[in-house]
Amino acid sequence: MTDPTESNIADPVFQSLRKRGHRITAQRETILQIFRDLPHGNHLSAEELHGKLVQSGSHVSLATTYRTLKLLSSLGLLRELDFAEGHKHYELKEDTVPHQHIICVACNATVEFEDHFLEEAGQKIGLRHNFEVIDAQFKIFGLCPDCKRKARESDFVSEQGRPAKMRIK
Amino acid sequence: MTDPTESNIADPVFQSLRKRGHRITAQRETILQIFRDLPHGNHLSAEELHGKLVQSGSHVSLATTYRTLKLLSSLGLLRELDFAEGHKHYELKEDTVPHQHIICVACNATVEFEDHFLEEAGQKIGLRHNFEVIDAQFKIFGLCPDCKRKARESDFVSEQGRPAKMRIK
DNA sequence: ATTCGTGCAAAATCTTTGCATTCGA
DNA sequence: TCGAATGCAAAGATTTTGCACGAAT
Repeated sequence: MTDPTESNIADPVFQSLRKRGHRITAQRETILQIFRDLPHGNHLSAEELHGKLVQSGSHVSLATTYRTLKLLSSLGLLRELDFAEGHKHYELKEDTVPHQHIICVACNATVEFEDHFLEEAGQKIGLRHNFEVIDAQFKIFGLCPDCKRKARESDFVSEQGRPAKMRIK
Repeated sequence: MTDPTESNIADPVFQSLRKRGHRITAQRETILQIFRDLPHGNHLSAEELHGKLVQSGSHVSLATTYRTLKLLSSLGLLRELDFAEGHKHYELKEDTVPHQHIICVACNATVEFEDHFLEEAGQKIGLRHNFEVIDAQFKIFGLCPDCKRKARESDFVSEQGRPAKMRIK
C-alpha cells in the first residue's frame, strides 16, 4: 500500500476511481483488499470493516471507512445491502454471480441464493418505468429454521393472551 | 378514541392486538387511523407519522410512535420498508395488493408496481430454505427519469469534492 | 503546487430505553 | 386492581461533517 505496483494500473476498481478523478490512497487499497479477501458471499458493515482494518494493523479511521464505502458504492463498485438491522452492509460487486438474500428477523442470519431471473426482472421493470437501474435487490424476511423452532417452543403461552415474552427482535 | 365503539371489536388490527395480549389505546387507534387515511400506496417514516400526529392535534410522543411501529410490524400488521435512506418507512399491510418498489437514489422518489409473481417467488424460495416467510421485498435502485437527465447534463467530476452540488443523496 | 483525502472530534440522525405516571382490561 | 402503555428525557447506535494537516497527482 505504500508501493503502488503495476497491478494497480490495470485494476478495474482503481481504473474506475481514476476515471472519475479520485485518488488511489493506501486506505482505499487496504479496504479493497479486505473485501477481496472476504470469503465468497460475505458482506461487511462499516463497523465490521473498520474492525478488520484496525485488527490488520492498518490505521484507517472510521470516518474514512464510511467515506470510502459511500464512494465505492456511488461508483457501483460495492453493493449496499440493507437488512433492516439499523445499519448497512456492503459487498464487492466484481466477480459476483447475481444473488439475493433471505434474512432471519430474529437472529439476523442471512442466506444467499443465486438467481439471474430476478436480476433481469429488475432491469426490465426499471426500464419499463424509465429508470436507469443501478441494482435490484430481492429480500425475503422470515424466521430461519432455528428461530422458527424456538418461537414455537415458547409460543404456547401467547395463545392464552399473555404478553409475548419473546418479541421478534 | 376515547369511545371504543363496537367497530373496534371487529377490527382485524385490534383483534390481532388483543389476541397477543396487547391493549387498545387511544394512541394506537390514532396511529392506525392515520395509516388508513393515507392515500393508497403511501408509506410513512416514524418522523413523518409523528408529524402527522402532532399536526392532527393528537399528543402521541415520538417514543410511542416508534414503539407502536415496531409492535405493529412484529405482528405483521405493518410492512417495514427500508429504502436505504437511513430510516425506515411503514405501510399498512391490510387491503394491499402485493407490490414492490423502485427507488431513485438521487431524489428518493419511489414508484410502486404490482406483482404477485414476486410475492409467490418469495414464498417458494423461502420455503425451499426452510424459512417461515414474513415478507418478500423486491427493490430496484436507480435514477428516475428526472435525475437521469440532470445527471447527464452536469456530468460532474468528483463526488466528494467541493463542486459536487449534486451529490447522490 | 494544487487540491483531494484523512484523522479527529463534534454534531447530526435515527432509534431505544429507564423510570415515574397513567390507563386499559 | 395490576400490569401494560405512555411521556419525557437521557442514552445508544449509526453516520456525517468542519477543519487542519498530510498525501497523491
